[in-house]
Amino acid sequence: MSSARSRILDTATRLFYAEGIHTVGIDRVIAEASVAKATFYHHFKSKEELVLAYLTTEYQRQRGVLGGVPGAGRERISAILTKLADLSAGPGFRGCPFLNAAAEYADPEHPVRRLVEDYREWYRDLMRDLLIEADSADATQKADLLLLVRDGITVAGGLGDQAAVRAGVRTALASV
Amino acid sequence: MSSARSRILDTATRLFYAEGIHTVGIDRVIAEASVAKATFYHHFKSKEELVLAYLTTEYQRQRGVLGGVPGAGRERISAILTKLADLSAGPGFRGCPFLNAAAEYADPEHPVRRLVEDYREWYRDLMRDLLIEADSADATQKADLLLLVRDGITVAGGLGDQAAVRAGVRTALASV
DNA sequence: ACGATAGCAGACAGATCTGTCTAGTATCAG
DNA sequence: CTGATACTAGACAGATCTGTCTGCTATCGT
Repeated sequence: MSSARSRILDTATRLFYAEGIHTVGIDRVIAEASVAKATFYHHFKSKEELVLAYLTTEYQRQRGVLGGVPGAGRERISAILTKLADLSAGPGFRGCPFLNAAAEYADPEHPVRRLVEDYREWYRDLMRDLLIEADSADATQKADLLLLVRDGITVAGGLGDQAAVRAGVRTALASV
Repeated sequence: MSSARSRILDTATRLFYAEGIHTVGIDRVIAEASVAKATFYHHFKSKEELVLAYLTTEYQRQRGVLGGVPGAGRERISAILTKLADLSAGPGFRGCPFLNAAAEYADPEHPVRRLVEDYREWYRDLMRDLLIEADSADATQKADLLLLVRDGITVAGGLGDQAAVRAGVRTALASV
């Protein structure tokens, strides 16, 4: 992996997440990544390709983080929820990058939105599998709930509302 | 209320909600509202003032819609959740305008973010009052949960995920 | 009658955004 | 050595964005 490319992607990840995608221009990414403009366009066809690269790596990273949480069945669900709550209380937390991106891309057919869809489906499936593993009744419906609570935790956490985050975790844990 | 002003505000509301705030330019609002540029700047000092007018009227409208739901105590909470679920299944639904706006305004001190805060606090207080009215134990914590579920319902609804919306309503109703 | 207000059309300035292009340097594989 | 690749700096084009300004018309309260 080229050093310039990863510097661009790291900078874009930091800026897009912290400030939003449409508000951050290519020039800004280029300047803060300390690369030449031609170098940027050598590695990425367009800004949109950079946005997709940002969300794709974020997709893989998040799957790594939550997929790496140890345990099985209910215990693993519990650990994942705790992890989520911890992250959402962290200093730089500004909500779920996918939900934030979805708010900026209104067209449901847009590749960005498809990635958001993919991530949520991955999470829902993970929850359902863990529920089935725990011999839970109504695993499908409970997985839907756990997905909605995940959405809520990231939203509330991004807005600095830790009370709502705690309430979400509590209810989710009680309901599985 | 001047006709041009309300035409501007109606157009801005439609476009900002459907396509996002940063992606819609002033020129577009002006063109679709069929007003002159000078007329726009006669009524609004800047785009930001228009954005705040959009969210402020939306704030009042939403309070009117949910505040107008009849009933008391648990029944009223139930009716409000049903209303929310119905709205989120509607054709033009693209999530909560406040949460969408918050995703575009990263600075928590920004007036837009303060409005989002206000709306969520209003909703949380409404829920807490209704819970107290229903002699619910832990009204405060349950109100936090109902707020988080509201966030989740609007997010899931905006993404077209009706299964999650239904799961959220179900759980919220069961938990109060 | 007259001044204030609201409205129109559209040019303009200045900034900013994406993307292209020129021109040159450094590295490295064959 | 040579050619391909990665990189640098920065000018440039073309679009778009916000906001100002000029000039004109219509309405309405006093």
